[in-house]
Amino acid sequence: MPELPEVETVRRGLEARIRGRTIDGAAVAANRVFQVDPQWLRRQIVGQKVVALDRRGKYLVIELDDWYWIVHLGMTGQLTVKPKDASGTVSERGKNRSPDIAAALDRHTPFVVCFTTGEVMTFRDVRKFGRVFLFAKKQEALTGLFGSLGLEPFDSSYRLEEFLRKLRGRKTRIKSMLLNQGFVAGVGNIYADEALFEAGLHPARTVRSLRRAEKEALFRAIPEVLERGMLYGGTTLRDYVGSDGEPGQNQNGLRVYGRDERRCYRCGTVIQKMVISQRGTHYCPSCQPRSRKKEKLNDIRTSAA
DNA sequence: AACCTTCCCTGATGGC
DNA sequence: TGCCATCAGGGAAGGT
Repeated sequence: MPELPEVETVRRGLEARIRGRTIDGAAVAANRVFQVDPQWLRRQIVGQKVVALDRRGKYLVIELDDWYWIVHLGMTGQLTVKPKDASGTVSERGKNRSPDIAAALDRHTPFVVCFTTGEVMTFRDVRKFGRVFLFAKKQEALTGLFGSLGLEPFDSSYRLEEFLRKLRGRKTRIKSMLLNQGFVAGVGNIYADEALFEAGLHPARTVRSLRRAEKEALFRAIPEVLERGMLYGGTTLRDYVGSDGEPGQNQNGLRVYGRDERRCYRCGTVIQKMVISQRGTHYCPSCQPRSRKKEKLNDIRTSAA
């Protein structure tokens, strides 16, 4: 599922492929992913240049001359760019190529865009959990969409004091907290489990049961597992692909997610699976003890090893 | 306000 | 072979 590392991988890929390019034509199909009228969106983006590519949490921001074009990949969204044809045909300026690309639309493909330089960008989303927005730059509409998002893990604003402040007074379980985008933006089910493993915390622990050192460990673990995800080009379990259409490799580096019934790489204990917030939650019962008593025993074992 | 549950959506999978 | 139930989950909406 596209979480921060997957979205960031797509962002970087798009930066290399379409930044500075001008949209020559676009084709759109009615689809619930559109949060604005798709035909209106098409009219606004054609002729616009891609000025920059940004990301906030799991949202991808394609900055055009006059618009913020925002795409959330949801569960199965794929935003890919094909380089210009080997034939090297580049459209003449002003010639709208959308009739050519309209053929690529189908019930899982809400839009296709071509650039004056010949690249073709396609958005496909089988489960339709993705979202597409278009906001005029002049308005401050981004505040509405991003206003409730939490800390950005690789921003200078990601500071321990803020992290602790957001945890203050919370009574929910730490796994649920991590899934809340208002806490740390961009963490989803996979990296939540991975971060909790890295920090040695049982996912069912309540926020208020955590001691300061444990919160600090989590604060450090989050960027660590996200960074590893990006290093391997994201995690592909089924649908995720980068902007080049290629899957990521981080699924091979996961410590607990999807590894239930298998042995922990660190201690050999069998990884368990439970459900928290209606999400599959994977953990090592030995490395991530629920009680302090077990935790102490674990510390002794670790220091003895 | 915080927290939890339900729902959306469809392909893959397993049981019979 | 085919049919049906179940599962996966990000985030909005609705309820407590």
